Amino acid sequence: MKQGNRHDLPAEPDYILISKALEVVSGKWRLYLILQLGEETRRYSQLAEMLPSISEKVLAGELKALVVLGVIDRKVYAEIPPRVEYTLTSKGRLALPILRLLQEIGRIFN
Amino acid sequence: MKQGNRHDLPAEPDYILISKALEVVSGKWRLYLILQLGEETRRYSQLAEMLPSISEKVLAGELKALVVLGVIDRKVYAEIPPRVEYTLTSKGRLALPILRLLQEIGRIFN
DNA sequence: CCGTATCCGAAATGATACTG
DNA sequence: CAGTATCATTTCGGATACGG
Repeated sequence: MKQGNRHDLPAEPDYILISKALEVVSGKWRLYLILQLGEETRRYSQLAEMLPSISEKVLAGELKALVVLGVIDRKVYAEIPPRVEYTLTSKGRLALPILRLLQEIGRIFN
Repeated sequence: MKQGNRHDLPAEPDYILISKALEVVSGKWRLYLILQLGEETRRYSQLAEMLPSISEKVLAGELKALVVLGVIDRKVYAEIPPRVEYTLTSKGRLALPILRLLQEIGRIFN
C-alpha cells in the first residue's frame, strides 16, 4: 500500500489558476496598462495618453475589468470637471513584480 | 539645463516586449500546454489527452505557433505509424520558471 | 498516428458620435 | 473630464470531415 504520498503530484498545472492569471494579463492592452500604472496614481486622461492607440471603449472596458478583478482601484472625485483616479490595489501591488518578470519572457523570445 | 540623463525613463514598459510575451502565453491553451509539457518529452497524442477539451485544429495550431516562437521543438520520426515528439527548447526551459510563477497571479486573484 | 481544410458562431477590438 | 452607445470589422475557438 501507499505510504507517505508527499510529492506524489509533480506540481501539475491547475487550469483554474491559469485561467484566472490569464484574465489579469490577457487582452492586447491589459498587461501594458498595469505595468504603465505601476505604483503610481493616474487619472483616466493620463492613462489614455500613455496608450496612444487604444480606443476609448476599450480603455474604459479594460479599466472596468481590472477593477472587478481586484487589480486596480477607481476613485471618483465629485468635482467639476470630474476627476477619476486609478491605483493598484494591494493585491495588484503584490502581483506587480511577477508581471514585470513577464517582460523578460518577451526578451527571451525576441 | 539637463545633464546626465541616465535613468530618465523610469523603466517604461516596452510594448514590443510585452506583445511578444503575450504571444507566448495567450490563447486559452498555450500557457497550459507549456506548463503541462514542462521538462518532459511528449507525443502529440499524449498532449491531446492532457488537454481533454481542446479541438484538434487548435492543438495543432498552438503547437505550430509555439514551434515558430521558439518555445518548443518538434521532432518527427519516420516510422509507421508516425511518431511526433515535442520538447521545450532551451529558451523554453529558460522561460519555464517565470511561467510557473504566473500561476501565483491566479492564486492572488482567486 | 498526426495532423489539415472548411465552415461557423462567439468574442475581442476598433471608429466614431454622443452624454452626465 | 470621463466615460457610454452603436455599429463594423477582425480574430479566435470549436465541430467535423478528410488526408499523408
